[in-house]
Amino acid sequence: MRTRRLHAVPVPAAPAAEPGQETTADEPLWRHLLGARLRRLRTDRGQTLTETAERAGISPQYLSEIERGVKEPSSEMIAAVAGALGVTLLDLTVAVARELSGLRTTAERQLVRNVARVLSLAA
Amino acid sequence: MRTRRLHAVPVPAAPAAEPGQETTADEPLWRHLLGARLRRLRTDRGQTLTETAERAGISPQYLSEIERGVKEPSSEMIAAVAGALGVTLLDLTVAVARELSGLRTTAERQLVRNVARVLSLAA
DNA sequence: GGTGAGCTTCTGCTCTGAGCGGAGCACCGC
DNA sequence: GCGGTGCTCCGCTCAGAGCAGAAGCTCACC
Repeated sequence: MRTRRLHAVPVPAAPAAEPGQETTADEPLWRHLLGARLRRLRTDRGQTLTETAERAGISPQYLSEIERGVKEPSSEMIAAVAGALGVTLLDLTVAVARELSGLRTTAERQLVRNVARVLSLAA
Repeated sequence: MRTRRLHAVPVPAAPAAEPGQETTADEPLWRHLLGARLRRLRTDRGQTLTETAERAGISPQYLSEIERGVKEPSSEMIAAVAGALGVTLLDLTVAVARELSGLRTTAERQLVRNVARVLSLAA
């Protein structure tokens, strides 16, 4: 797990967002989404950590860490693992975007339900 | 610029790609595409490196490096800079996917033109 | 021409964390 | 019980993340 850095990342100040543009501060992190996608692809293909890691030229331990979002892979590593799984960076970014899009839609539905619930209690 | 690692990333062996699934070995790297997108967003908003970096809680020098794809930002850094620019990870991954999609389409068009040229020379 | 301001990039440094080898753990079949 | 397989834990080395100071670049003003 990533430990706290000496130079910790502070919460950014409220950005001068353009009108109509919303900021979301509670998205999952890139490495978690990416890792989950990579593991899904691998297991769907019935491959072991060892097989895929060998193809990518990395250790199975490290691939496990990447998939679990424990380690931050470099861009070259992402490309190597993608290559080993027979996918592209385009495939991965599309999949992550879809995942995030689904999460946002789910969150919005929950919000609407919660607001309706609060309004019915106030009535 | 990233120097060569002690544990260099070897070219992965040919993956057991599923039929119909293509492998592309010449895509740009994630950090280059991401960085370009972040710079585009920042300059479109008329913000300086210093302003955005302050909002994100990082140094202007480092933001410059991220934008130029010289350094590999962690997932938290990506989130911090996105927040400072008033965008989300979803926005970024969608933009990167679109960029890659456009590159692939352009490459395919070039390939078709080149094949046609070779055929006309052979005739 | 020179000067100053603002912005970005270069350089060199510290120390964090990427990447990995050995070991541990869980599960399965014999 | 055993051995085999697949994955995770643990501790380590050193590559590179992140940054401060300096340098480079552009523009406006005198």
